[in-house]
Amino acid sequence: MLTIGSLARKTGTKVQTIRYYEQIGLMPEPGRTEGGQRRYGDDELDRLAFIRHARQLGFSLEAIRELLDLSDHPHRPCLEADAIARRQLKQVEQRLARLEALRIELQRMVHECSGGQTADCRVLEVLRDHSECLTDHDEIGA
Amino acid sequence: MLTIGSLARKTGTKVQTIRYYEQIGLMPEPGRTEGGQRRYGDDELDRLAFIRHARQLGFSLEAIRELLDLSDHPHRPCLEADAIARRQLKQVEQRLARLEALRIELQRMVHECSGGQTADCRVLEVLRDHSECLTDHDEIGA
DNA sequence: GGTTGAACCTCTAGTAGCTTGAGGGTGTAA
DNA sequence: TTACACCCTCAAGCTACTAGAGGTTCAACC
Repeated sequence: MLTIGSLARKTGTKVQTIRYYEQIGLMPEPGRTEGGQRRYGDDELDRLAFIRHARQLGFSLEAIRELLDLSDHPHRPCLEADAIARRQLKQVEQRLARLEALRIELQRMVHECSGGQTADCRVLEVLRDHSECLTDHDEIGA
Repeated sequence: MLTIGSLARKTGTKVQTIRYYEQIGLMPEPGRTEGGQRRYGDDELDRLAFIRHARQLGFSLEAIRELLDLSDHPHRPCLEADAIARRQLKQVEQRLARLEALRIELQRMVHECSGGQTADCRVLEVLRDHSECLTDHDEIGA
């Protein structure tokens, strides 16, 4: 039986995050000691590891909820899980492309900075003049 | 004189976002009509364009606040602006590296999906088994 | 058995960067 | 004058946590 603290250490999660996952129904309510402290078994450890791994891959909590649901029903077709993963892959690829464009623009800004006064600063100038911008209009929340 | 709506259209911003920027002091309080509606001039247009461009490049609102401040003082040395841009570039490069690792892992998951039942689903299996994971433990909030 | 101290508990509020909604007022063209 | 698109404020909601206050429990040591 694991305390919440050791479960946290084993999975690289913060204690509060585990309680948060329980609160939003992603983790089940665990057993408790007489004094009211949570105690976890291996099932919960696996489930939390699954969640954390999926989070590291950038899946949203909602996507993870779906994936866990699929994982609980081993005889359903796996098309859905595949679709979720493909969606995620597409998002990652889009983010990569945008970040790459940003990197190029930032690098250009930085390389051209002459180190003089802000009046001549290339960084500020580029930000001021959108016409030199390589990126599209829509990308912000990356 | 621009209404808030036309300013929004010109800069690709939402009306509410402009009011939000005003609320947190990033945009100045504009003039108003007798009826209390906001009216903007070219200075505000430039400032908002600057903000949006910087946001597209991934700068935080706090960083933008600093950049705007520097931009308002043309005779100060531009080292600070340069430092902010370099910091941003570094972050972008780190994110790129992590996203690339994620892309590889996701692609592997998706390519190995056989399209059968969830019991044999490669996507779920990979998520379950962290030992095959290529990524480090720390990355989540990307 | 008593005492310590780390780890646990609940609850509330805060973070970034907006977005949405309710409920109502304004500006302009026909 | 009437229609209606646009504007106003204020409050709450979003994701995915994180931090803190104020109090309780567990396990080890003496």
